[in-house]
Amino acid sequence: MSKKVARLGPKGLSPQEIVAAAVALMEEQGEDRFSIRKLGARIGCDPMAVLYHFRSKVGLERAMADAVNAKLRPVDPTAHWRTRLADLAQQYRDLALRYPQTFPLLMRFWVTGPADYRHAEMIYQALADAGLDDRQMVDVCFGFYASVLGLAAAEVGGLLKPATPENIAEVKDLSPAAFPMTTRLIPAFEQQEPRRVYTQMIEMILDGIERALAQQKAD
Amino acid sequence: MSKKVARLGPKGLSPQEIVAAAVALMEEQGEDRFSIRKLGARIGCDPMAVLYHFRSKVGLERAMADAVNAKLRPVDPTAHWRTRLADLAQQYRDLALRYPQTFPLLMRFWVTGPADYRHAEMIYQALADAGLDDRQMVDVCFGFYASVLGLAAAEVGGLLKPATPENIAEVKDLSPAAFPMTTRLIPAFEQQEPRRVYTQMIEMILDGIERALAQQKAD
DNA sequence: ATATAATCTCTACAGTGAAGAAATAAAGGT
DNA sequence: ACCTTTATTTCTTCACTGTAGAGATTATAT
Repeated sequence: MSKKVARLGPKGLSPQEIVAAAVALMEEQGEDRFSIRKLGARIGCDPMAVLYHFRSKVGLERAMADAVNAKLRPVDPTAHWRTRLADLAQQYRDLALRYPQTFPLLMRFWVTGPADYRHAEMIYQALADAGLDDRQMVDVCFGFYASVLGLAAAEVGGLLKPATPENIAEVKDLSPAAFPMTTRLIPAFEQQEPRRVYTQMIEMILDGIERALAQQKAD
Repeated sequence: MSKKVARLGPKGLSPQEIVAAAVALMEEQGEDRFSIRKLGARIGCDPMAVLYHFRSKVGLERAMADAVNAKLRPVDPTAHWRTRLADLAQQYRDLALRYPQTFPLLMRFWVTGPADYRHAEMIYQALADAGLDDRQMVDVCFGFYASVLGLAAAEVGGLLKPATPENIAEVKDLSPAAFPMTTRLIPAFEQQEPRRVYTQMIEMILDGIERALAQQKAD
């Protein structure tokens, strides 16, 4: 087994630059208009060259997910564990809003590469400082991560946005007898604010963690 | 504008049957091997016939997502609100495990169709019984839904599974100085149980909701 | 029976990811 | 200097994709 030594070829294509261009293209075109051929044209090389570096389109997508993931910055380790986790959650939200087309890739692969270990370590640190035991730390870390990604994906998917007039019209067509709550909540639908929904839910999850702590101490 | 009256054509293709076949095919082949042509071959009609019924592949996928979503059964309205929400969450988990290939479509469209209104109404009912005010009900409903889908997607994505020997080897290669927690938690990684992670996280979220209630009453 | 509208099929097209062979260029040893 | 080895990049080709557009077919209502 010979080690493949990274080396710049005649075109000087570095995987990182390819990935950066790929993410940019993905954001411009959206997932189903993104193609390796267009990417090749964009960076001025044969499409097969990029496939050489990533073995397959899926391989490239993995790398793209990791590249986006790696943009998270470390949280302040001296801050309270709650604010650290809240900060992380907000960063994921920002990431999703900044790379709406690429972000869903994070949920296609879930664990994308080396960057993930850094983030997980931060979460573990926070949960350890909170006082969770080892098993709970792992459980909560993965659960927290999955929930946060779900929320962020919902945000870019438009679920958290205030209801459109069409939505409202649709809800008004529902039978009030069968949907008493839904019809009653119409005014609230119009006043939704994505950021508020997101933040409140994160706070609730953090509250849940705190409660688990209290119960643990009671034992 | 003339209304299009549903009617059975010569082939007797009903949209529902097409969707059912599509979901089955998706589960067999996976997302990237799924194609309209294969679906046409499967149900014995020209591929264009299915496109006629759904206008585009995306239209079909929407319908598939809604069909899977519609498989949720109503929760017992006499049960405690917490058990109702926990029941719903478990149903989403079961759904994801039963239709692992199709489930991600729910997060591609987020709101899929009429079935969603029924589920949302159940959540609103539960949250109303819990005692949340209108604005919080809407916020928490969407937040809860997004978190649950995130958790369920993580489950089918393999994030919640116990670490494989390869994972462990990878973690052992990390520097213990830079990753003290991650390396220390190796034994816990091996003992992960998807169901436990999922359930515990749901309980924590429900705890968070309860805490919001308590705070609300204190005002 | 005829008009009308809903269903379904056929053909054609532009575009896709990838396998495989060939070309090109860099690095290292002699 | 040359040559070998290995890493890049290109080219050709293939099977396959979604869908636009035109036409054929069939059911229903008048």
